[in-house]
Amino acid sequence: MSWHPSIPASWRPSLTELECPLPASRQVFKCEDLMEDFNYTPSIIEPKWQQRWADENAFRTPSDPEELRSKPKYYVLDMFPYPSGAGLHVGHPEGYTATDVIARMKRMQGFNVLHPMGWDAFGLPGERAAVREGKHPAEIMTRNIDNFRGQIQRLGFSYDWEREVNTSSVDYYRWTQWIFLKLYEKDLAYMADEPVNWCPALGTVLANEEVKDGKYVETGDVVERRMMRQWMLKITLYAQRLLDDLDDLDWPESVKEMQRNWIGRSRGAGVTFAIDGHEQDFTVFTTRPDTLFGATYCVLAPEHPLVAKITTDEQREAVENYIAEATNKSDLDRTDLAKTKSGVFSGAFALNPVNGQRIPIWVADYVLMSYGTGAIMAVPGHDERDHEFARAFDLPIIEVVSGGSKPIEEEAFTDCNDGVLVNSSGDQGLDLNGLKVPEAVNATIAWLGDKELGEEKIQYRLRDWLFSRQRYWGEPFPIVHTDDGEVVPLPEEALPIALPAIDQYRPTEDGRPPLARAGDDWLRVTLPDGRTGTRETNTMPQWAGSCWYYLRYLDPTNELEPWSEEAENYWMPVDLYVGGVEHAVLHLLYVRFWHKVLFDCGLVHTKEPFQKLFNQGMILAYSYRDEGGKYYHPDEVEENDGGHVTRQTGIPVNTQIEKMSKSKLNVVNPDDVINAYGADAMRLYELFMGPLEVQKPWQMKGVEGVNRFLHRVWRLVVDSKTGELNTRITNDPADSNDPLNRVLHKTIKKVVSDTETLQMNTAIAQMMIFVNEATTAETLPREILSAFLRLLGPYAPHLCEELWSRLNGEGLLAHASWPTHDEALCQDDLITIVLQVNGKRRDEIQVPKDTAKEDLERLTLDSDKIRKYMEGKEPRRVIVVPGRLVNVVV
RNA sequence: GCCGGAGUGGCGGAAUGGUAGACGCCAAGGACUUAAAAUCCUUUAUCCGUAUGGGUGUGCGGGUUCGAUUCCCGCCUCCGGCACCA
Repeated sequence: MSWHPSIPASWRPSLTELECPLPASRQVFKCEDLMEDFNYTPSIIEPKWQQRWADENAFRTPSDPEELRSKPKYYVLDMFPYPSGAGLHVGHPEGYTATDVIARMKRMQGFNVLHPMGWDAFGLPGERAAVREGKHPAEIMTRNIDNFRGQIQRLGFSYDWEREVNTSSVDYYRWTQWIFLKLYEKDLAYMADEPVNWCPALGTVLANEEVKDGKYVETGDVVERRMMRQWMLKITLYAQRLLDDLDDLDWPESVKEMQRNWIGRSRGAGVTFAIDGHEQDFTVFTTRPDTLFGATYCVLAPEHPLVAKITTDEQREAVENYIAEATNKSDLDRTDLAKTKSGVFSGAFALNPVNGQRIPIWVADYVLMSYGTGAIMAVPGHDERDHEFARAFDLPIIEVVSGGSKPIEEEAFTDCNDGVLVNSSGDQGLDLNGLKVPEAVNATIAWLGDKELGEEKIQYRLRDWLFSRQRYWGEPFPIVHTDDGEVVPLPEEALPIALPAIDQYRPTEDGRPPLARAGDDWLRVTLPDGRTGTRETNTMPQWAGSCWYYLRYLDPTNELEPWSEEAENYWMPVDLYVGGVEHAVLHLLYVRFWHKVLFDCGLVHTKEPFQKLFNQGMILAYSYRDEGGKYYHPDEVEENDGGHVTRQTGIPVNTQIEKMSKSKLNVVNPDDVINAYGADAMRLYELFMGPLEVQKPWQMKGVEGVNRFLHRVWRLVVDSKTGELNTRITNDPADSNDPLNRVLHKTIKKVVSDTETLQMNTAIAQMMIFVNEATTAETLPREILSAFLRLLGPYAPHLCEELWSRLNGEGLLAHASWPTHDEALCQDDLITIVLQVNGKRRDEIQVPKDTAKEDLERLTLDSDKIRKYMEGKEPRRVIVVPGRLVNVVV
């Protein structure tokens, strides 16, 4: 184990602590082994209070109907982790600490609080670890979960562990299968031959959302296109609702915007083009129907079914070669923007519906089969891509919207607000000349409708969700393929379909998914109607389990239904959902889709699952790298004349702030921090670092700062020489003239409002101000300390429970009532008024808080300094801001 | 390229139209100590000045206002997302 150089040796844990294999909550400390003193010792009090909370079941969520009715509810949820082998990093507890503070405060404020934790335990990494270690994925996950749970429990979070869920347990995934049956019943799940993202390295297909730049986003493995028969979910049917309902959510604007972009709604028109000399026609989608007079050619995607039919004999060879070339290209090549446009003429001509003009039909891979109709009308004058293509192949460019800054041959004019239509009338009766673009769009759509040549069309970028994977470690589908060729859902009574034991987790030699290895005992099924068939061998993607876990927490042990109606009615929606921004699109879009389906089934009563969403920012760390790019562990580096050098060899190293990673040697392990400073310091620092939502670097020195603060809090209550209560503590009631009492009430006010809005860094700063004040106060009324401990309790629960019990005796602080502030005590009697001349601060005066405006004005003009700066001039205007300042304008 | 977000001391950050730099870190000085750690106290944006004091200062340039870190316009830089989506 290595230590950050800033951790003093005296704070590093003893060997016995480190070697103890049990989680901290189970560790037994022998007091006589430890130095006899009365200082704050987190290693003793933290396990002690964790044990007390567990013994008393302090954070059990009420489920008795009577108890539920008696109080309002608050559901605060963390994005549950994927329990990886690497264990917790300091980024996890950041969000967990914030939600725990909220949960503890709400509980003390008299809410019934649901604050659960669980595990997103299906998925690829577990399966790969299983292959690597020759163990069952369930065994790997159990081990990882135990590790995660132990680490999380050391931080003293107030989760109700009786409600823990695990997506890979049969009790859980039987209901994931059950929800799939609902999707199937509603005709939202279907099998289709689709061009899918096949990842050869992983041996599975991936959803569109999991692929970026032709690579799997998680591993960077290259993905290729393949036609395969796969399960799809009709998320596109919900596109508009997924878009509309974003408006009412209290979510970060950036996340809403990312979802809107992903759904990608465009309004435009479908326009039908006849093909010269053919019976058939084709439809294009365009957002700019106003530019129809500028269409000088059309383009079909290479995969478009019409290509083979319309290609002329002269062009056939060239077209076939081009298609073969395009098909072989990876998505990475096809979407590479740097490459020049390619394409080939099909030999056929389309007829422009607005003027009957013959325009050539080209085949080019810059048109994608997967968007719109796979065919476009090309308007090189007003679309950059068409412009580039027209220039490359010498096709005509016509200006139909005037207003561009350069000649149309040089640059496409794409602005669609101020341009005015020109060259846009034809013998078919449409005349757009003189109209602005938006008017022209509407006029064209209306005209196309009249002539039955087209209509308004809303197009979404969102595509149906590819929902099957060729993996072992996922939910089996409750589906049978009968021998007579039908796809049949199994009845509810057949659930759960448990994963069979198999000997290897690879696909079979002939390329079928791993479940095909299960053997006929599992694979072959006789249906109630007597027909026989084979089970579906694909499994569901990892996203499935996380699409409804927040509902299972409501009623986690229900064996008859996924959740009860009463529980759903009481607890939903989730009041606060906290997690990383990396889930802004995938997880959050999928969950919202499932929730809406469940809503349509009458199984949930809210349109949206998560009323308020908060993304915590990533925690970064300093890393040290020499000229040659070699990284050094912070332990090996020391400061030198403002720079950093290696401790041993004195090589200068550059300091940078980066994402934590093993290869950069800058990972901070939460266990090390807890061992050195305790869980309360860890919790407090995670929140004190800065605003919760921003990226910020971990600085071990900052932990020392909050650690010092906690020691000061301890000494307010405990005399560290005797172990008795601080002799300054009195039983006198809090006096309204006591300045400390005023600071307390200001602190209560600020802690409440800042905690509600998750501005916990400033809440902690205010509590530090209180402690600074209390440290120098002559007397410490018990009543004031008691209120302060309740404020700090949600942030540093172990320390505060200990001090609470010493100060007040019986009863848990976690169950104490929340203090309220007296507004009158938050206002100072004497306030400072700043005096300005022409907006510059020149003097200040102390006045009673309710001094009248006129008096303030008079006092200002009487001030020597102010008179000096007025230079004998008459005041032109005097602005008085009550309680703040007076500004004299001369 | 498009869409979001951000730019404040040596560092993390505070202030959302009204005293810029709360709180913490670092640093310096002092008290306590045989000594060190811990603790406590003081100083700590910057420039001129011994000082009273004064000037400058929230990425850059402009604007609105009695008053702008905060609002508006233009630019620069960084971070995140999307990207041949017709």
